[in-house]
Amino acid sequence: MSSKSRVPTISEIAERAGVARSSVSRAFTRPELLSATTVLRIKRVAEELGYVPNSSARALSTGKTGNIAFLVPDVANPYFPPMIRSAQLAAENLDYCVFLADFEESGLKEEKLIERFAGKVEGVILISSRMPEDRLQGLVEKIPIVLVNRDVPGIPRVLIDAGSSLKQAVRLLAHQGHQEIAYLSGPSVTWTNKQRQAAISEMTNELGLQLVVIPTEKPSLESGQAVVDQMMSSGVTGAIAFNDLIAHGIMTELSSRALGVPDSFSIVGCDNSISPFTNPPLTSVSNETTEAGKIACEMIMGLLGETDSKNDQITVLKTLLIERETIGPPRKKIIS
Amino acid sequence: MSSKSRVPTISEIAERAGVARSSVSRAFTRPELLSATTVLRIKRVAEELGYVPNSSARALSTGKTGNIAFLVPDVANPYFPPMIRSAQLAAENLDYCVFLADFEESGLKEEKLIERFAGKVEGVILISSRMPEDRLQGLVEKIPIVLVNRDVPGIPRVLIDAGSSLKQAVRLLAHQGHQEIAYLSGPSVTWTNKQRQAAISEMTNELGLQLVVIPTEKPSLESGQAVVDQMMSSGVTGAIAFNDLIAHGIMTELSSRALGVPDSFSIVGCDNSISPFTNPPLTSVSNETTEAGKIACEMIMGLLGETDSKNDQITVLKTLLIERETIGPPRKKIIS
DNA sequence: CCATACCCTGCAACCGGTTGCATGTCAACA
DNA sequence: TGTTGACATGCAACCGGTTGCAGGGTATGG
Repeated sequence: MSSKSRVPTISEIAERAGVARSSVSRAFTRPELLSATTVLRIKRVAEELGYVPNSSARALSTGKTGNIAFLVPDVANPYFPPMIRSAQLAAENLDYCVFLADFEESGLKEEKLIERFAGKVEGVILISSRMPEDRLQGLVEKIPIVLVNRDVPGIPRVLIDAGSSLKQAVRLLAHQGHQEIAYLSGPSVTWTNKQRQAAISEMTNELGLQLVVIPTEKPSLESGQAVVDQMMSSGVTGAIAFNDLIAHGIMTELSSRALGVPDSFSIVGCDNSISPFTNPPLTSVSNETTEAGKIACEMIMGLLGETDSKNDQITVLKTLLIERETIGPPRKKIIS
Repeated sequence: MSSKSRVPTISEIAERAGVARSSVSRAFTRPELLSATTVLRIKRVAEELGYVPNSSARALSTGKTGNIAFLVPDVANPYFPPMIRSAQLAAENLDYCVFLADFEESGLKEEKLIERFAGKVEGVILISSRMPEDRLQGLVEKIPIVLVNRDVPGIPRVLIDAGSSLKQAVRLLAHQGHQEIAYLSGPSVTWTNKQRQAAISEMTNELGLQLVVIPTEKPSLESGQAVVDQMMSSGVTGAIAFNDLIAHGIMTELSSRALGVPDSFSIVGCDNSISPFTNPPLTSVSNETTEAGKIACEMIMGLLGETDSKNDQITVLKTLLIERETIGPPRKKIIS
């Protein structure tokens, strides 16, 4: 970097200020150990020379990097950015910097990334982790971990429980007269999907509805569009989708076949990400992702302080069904 | 971290393998300097003991952290995530890790963040920077910087030029018969806003249309809703918004007043972020944010290699007007 | 059989902070 | 006036790698 001006080190500051290197160090980290005048003098010289402490050196001797990592399955999925944002803000308030990485819905990639971050960070927040449980268990021995939307005993975690809201959605559909509904499932390995499916299944059983589970390839718009054929031929009159993206894919495809929502078909999304924007506005489950990010961040910070914490704390966040305009009575079947 | 298993250092590996510390180091960084058998032996021992090189130590002696920072005005704004994603992926392929931070549309915060990252990263990518030009000029002396959507001579930058597409939008509105249109402007200090406004203004002049510029507080949904009164009372029959969020805010507010789009009002968004999802689907300008992120990342990597590069490279990306369903003929004014 | 060169490995200094311990100073108190 | 202790500062080791240089060993050529 020939063009970049070199930053001075404590040695230079020490020399210029006529003190020992250790005093310079202390002026910044533990000023109460020095006389006020000395601190002032050192800080003045430092300011003058544009001194910035070298964080690698500091990290090396203290063992603390002041960084954490935040891993998500897909940055571009609108579900995650608010969570990323709140976690990052929370970290920043505690003088931590956050690495962000996208593991592209792959447990393998996720593991590789964690390995790469090991040593650079003090802890890792995993969102909707795809890693097998035993790998996670192994990992947690090596580095502090907090999970979001993944339920592994022994690892601190924050869970967003959409179950009760989804049950309410099922009730709503039943109330409108639907007898057979579909669940467009998400990534099958995820806790989120299992939990959502279980809740829906439980409620359809209770109410005596028929439930058809239709898997999607990815929780994306395109995957939603792709399963419409299968869904319609299954004979259902309404559906609940794993997330808003899938639900919207279905709405798009339905509309291109001149099938209106909710007149011809009822649909419910989940996550409340793009649902206020869809046409018509999608009934969806709102969850406190912002809160979840913040809590996850606070949890990991808690872990860093304690030498040996009870590692089984768990926070469950509630959700809310936002009723908009995509639920109506079932259409009379024309072809039985 | 009493519960965390300590990671071994090169010294321990060296001892176990019966070689010098330097050989262990070389086995990982420059294996061609050692005999194949020695490398193998060292790597076996390292594997056995679960050795992971300490990146702080490495960074300290080499001066390279292997990190870059990515600063955005608002993570939750759907415009940015695709860009973040592509940049992060590109960085990862080059074995770099990326810090993400949100400067909340504030130039001051932006500057503070850069300061915090200084020393932790080798370079910084600033998206839609709000910092004054002279501060940027000063900064670039200290650390490699790449700008996205900000045009400062002497600093490498990638610009997304929505101008031609917005001019086309104006033409479209004129063609439908609109005489007076509004531009709902974005953050006034941003290059993006200036550039968009200039293009629109130029074209309205050329076509003899009346242009009303209405500032918004933030490029958000709420700000869009907030300016509808002002906009409607200005007498315009159509509008172009700084981004999709503002446009959608307006659509929402309009619809709550029983004013339909495009029957009662025509509107065009920008960024193509949520426009496919709106009701009705919003005509908007699509820009290659994904490409921009990737290019910015490659640019910064280029900067790191060279000792003294020509620091004035500039990449301009083109955009496309996506016509959907929010432009129609102007409504006849009932009250003049 | 000796000189030359090359290959492999070790030694030790260095990167830039942090921190336990020792030393020196000075005020307070007996 | 001597003792004690608090306070301020310096010394030097340490964190865990990297790297220039030197030296030993072996192969090659004369």
